[in-house]
Amino acid sequence: MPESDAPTRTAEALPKQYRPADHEPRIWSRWVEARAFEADPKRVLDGDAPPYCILMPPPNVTAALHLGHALNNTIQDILIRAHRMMGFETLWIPGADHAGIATQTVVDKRLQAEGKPALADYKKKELAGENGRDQFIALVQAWKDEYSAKIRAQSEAMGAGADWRRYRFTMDDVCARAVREAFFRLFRDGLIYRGKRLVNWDPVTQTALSDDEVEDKQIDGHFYYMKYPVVDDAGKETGGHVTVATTRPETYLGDTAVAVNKNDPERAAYIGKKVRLPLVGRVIEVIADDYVVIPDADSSDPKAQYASGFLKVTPAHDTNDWELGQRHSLDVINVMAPDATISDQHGWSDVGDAGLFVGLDRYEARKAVVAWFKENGLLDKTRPYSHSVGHSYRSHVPVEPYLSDQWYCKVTDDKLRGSAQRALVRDQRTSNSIKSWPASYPADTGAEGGDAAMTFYPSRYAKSYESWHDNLRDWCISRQLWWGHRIPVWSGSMVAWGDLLPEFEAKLAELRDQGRIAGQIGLDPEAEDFEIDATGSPAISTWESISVRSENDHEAIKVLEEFGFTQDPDVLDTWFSSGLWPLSTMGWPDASTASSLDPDAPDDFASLLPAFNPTSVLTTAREIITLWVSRMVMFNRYFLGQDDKLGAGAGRLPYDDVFIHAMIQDGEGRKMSKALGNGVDPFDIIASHGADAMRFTLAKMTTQTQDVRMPVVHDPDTGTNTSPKFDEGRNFCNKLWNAARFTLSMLDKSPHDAGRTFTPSDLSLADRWMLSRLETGAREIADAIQTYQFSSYAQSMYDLLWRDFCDWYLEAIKPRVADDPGTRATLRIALDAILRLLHPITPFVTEAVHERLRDVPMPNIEGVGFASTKSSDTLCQSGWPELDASVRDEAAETEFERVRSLVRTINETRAAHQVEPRRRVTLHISDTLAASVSANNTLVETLAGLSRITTDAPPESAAVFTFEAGEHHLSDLADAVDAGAERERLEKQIQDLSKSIGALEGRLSNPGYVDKAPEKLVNQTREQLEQTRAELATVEAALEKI
RNA sequence: GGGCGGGUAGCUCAGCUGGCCAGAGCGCUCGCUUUACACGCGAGGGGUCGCGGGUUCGAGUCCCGCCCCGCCCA
Repeated sequence: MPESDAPTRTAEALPKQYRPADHEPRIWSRWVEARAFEADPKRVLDGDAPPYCILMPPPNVTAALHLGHALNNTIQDILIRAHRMMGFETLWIPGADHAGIATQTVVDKRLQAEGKPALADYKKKELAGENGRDQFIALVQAWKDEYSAKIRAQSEAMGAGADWRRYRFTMDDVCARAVREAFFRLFRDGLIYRGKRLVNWDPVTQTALSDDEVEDKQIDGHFYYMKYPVVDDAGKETGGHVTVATTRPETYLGDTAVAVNKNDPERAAYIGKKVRLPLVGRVIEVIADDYVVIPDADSSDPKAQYASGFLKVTPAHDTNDWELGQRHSLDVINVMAPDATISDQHGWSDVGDAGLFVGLDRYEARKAVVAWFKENGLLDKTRPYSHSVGHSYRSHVPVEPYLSDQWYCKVTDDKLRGSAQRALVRDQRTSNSIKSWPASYPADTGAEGGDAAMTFYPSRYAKSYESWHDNLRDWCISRQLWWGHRIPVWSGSMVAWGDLLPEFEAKLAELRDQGRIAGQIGLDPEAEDFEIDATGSPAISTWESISVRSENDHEAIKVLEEFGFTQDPDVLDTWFSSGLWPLSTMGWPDASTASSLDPDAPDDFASLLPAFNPTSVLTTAREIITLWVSRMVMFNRYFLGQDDKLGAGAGRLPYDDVFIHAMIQDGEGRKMSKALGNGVDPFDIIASHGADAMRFTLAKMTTQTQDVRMPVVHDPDTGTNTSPKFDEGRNFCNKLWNAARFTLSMLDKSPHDAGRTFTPSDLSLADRWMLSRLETGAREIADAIQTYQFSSYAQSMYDLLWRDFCDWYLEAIKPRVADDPGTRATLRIALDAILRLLHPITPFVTEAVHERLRDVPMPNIEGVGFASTKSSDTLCQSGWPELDASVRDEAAETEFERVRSLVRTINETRAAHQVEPRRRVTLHISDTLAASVSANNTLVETLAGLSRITTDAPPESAAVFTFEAGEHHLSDLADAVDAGAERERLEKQIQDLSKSIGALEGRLSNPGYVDKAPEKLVNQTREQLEQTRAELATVEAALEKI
């Protein structure tokens, strides 16, 4: 309710409670209309403002945003808003990620759940030539449209002030152009190659998974001990056996060797002998390899306990066996189809009598193989065994190590891995990794934006970054999916073209010379027959794979397809396009093409990279360091190095800082997930508490640790999850609202003297103290923002607003504000400064308050100013508080602190006597205290609820208390003072004081302390002891009197 | 197995380079419709700082060992 009798300009009709829903949508529109979030790269290039840029990690379009996104968005928005107010030209580019396998699976599952034709059906259609691929992609596209709209609505609701005109989707035309160019260049440079490798194969989604997409699960399985008969050179069974131990009996069909450890005394003699695979009939050799574990029943290593000493080697179906096979040049026999059924159609020709297993699923085959071995006396035994098995993170079935053609990116090349390693700032490197660098590489320049500039916050994550690179393997970038960037490679053979070949060769050579295509032959760059077109001009006729640079180069594609070359059906790993995010969002490789591909975007692509790359900071979750952070560094440095003629890999960094934020868990320390039903939906919190409350709470939780817990409670009324944590944010916003209501009503009643300039030294103690606190607070906050300590930022604001401004400053000025223009000026400016300092965390409520406060003319106080910005239409665009060091007033802080401490002591005494808050009491103080606090009598009277302060002797009924070791009294506490309560209180005080004295005496009686501790500290302890003793004496004397 | 983080009040967390009686918010207890705010105000109770050693005049803070919890990598 408005208190003033007449409605006023600023404070009218402000409700007692801040209701976010009344303001948030309206304020969002105001920002948009004010074009507050729109960045202008020209201002940076013209030198009008320094750049500050963040690229939003694009959320997956698989689902709506969760609390982790809300946290990340909040952090970025805080940084962007703060820097905008500080005078930076700020750019925050939003977007979304197509998230290949995840989205395809989500859509497939939904179709299945709805009983509609799903992926499997569209695959059949495609095989039947009915264009199933395009139909399915259209469905995924519809899903994407739905969710990206939802995600954008959520982001806006939480106040994410991004430049939405520059929104990018990792599969839109601008991004596709970047992907195409990047792929082409890496292919041309020999850093993308086709390899036959074992991949983690998901037989359900029928796609290869990266190592990061495989989750280990503990499985209760068995060790099977299978006997293979030993044969002589003529192939005749000798009657002996070797017993191999395996958890995967069905793979015996693809065995191409048995291995033993040459240091195994019992079995080394078998090396060189031959065994025959039952049914299959294949004769394989017993080879020696140190990888084989020697059996030892007493060992603590379970492998040694279970080993038989003979290892069956199946290079096509086990990663360790693959490597072993490489070492010994063993045959690789794949016995499975892509759906993990046993098959003789994918590389297995010597089936022999094992045809009975063909067509069985891998687990059926396992049973059948075990049963057959058992029936024929070749199964020695079976033992239960718990072991870890990799599972697909999408379909959750065990992955199958599977031999297939895949495309690899040679990230182990120094131009990629090395440049990423050298990007790390020197302070954060460990000596180990520095040593691992090629000696030939030039010394670090330490130049900004180049080598040795990237800094992790918190710094410990630099270590994960480093060690990941140390153990890096080439990156499998192909995925057997439909939803994604199709691999721009056409494959085929030229052998059959006979007389026509020279004609085609000439066409291809022309296209190559124009930089429109590039070709490769062979597989792995490590292999001898590998050639890329840069070196292979005489051998165009042998090209097997050709990449076309632009998707619009229909001419080149036509030439290839005339040759019978066909485009690879696979798509690129989703991280390939995410890795290009810093480039694609800024229109790389070609600004004018980007503008034509996205006519809705501002036509300034050409200025973006020069103005804003390197970006200022990448803010992300830790699980993504390896998948994403590193790849952006590699790509940015590789391609911009080429563009800037510095050499591939020597280019700029994509960002200067990397901030890794904590992960939010539920109250029990579990990940929030749909499956567990413990997730909190940001929309629900915005509805119940408001966006600001959510943001404040999230910021306050963002400490430097890895995880933070948020107790989740289910609200049966709304059916949603929430957390009591958000009440803190809501209460805080409400506190600000009410402080503002009060301030505005004060300023309405008696406006300050506009145009007058105040000097801090002329202001009252409370005013000087408040300004000094603001100066300190602003410094703490700037420091917190600089070092990404959002929790301490929020905490500082909490203390500044609630503890300092509300609890003490507003209470202190109540009686005088009407008569003191200096106080009104301070009040006006202090609230404004608090609004500005707080705005990045809680933008809506601060803007809502500012809408009213801005009507009150801004006073001048020396040393208090605001940064200049390009506009001040809204608080959002206004300048950051700039408080001169001269505003800091330590004398005022000390003096005010003394008043606070006296008031607290009086309040304690009042509370002990249950004095009604409204009752005015009389304070009797000693002459000495009176002399030193007289200047602040009114302040003490106001804050402590006193009728007067006097040096008169107190009446008998007065309550006694000590302050600075002196004895003082309160009278008029009540009609009668409870002597019992008084005695109890004093006795407790005596107890506390005696305990302190004991501790202090103990410290001082320790000769080591007196001798070795700093003299200042010892003196301090002595003084304290003296004071405490005096206080004790006072209290004891007072107790006597009762 | 390697790496990282955590174990501080009933709960969620601060506590930087070792030094005032270890703090905050929530919850709890008591008192308050005090004319900005009950989403509030005042006061209070509550902690062997995971365990065991060590360094030091002094350790929640540094060192060593161990035990739990979580994450990442193999």
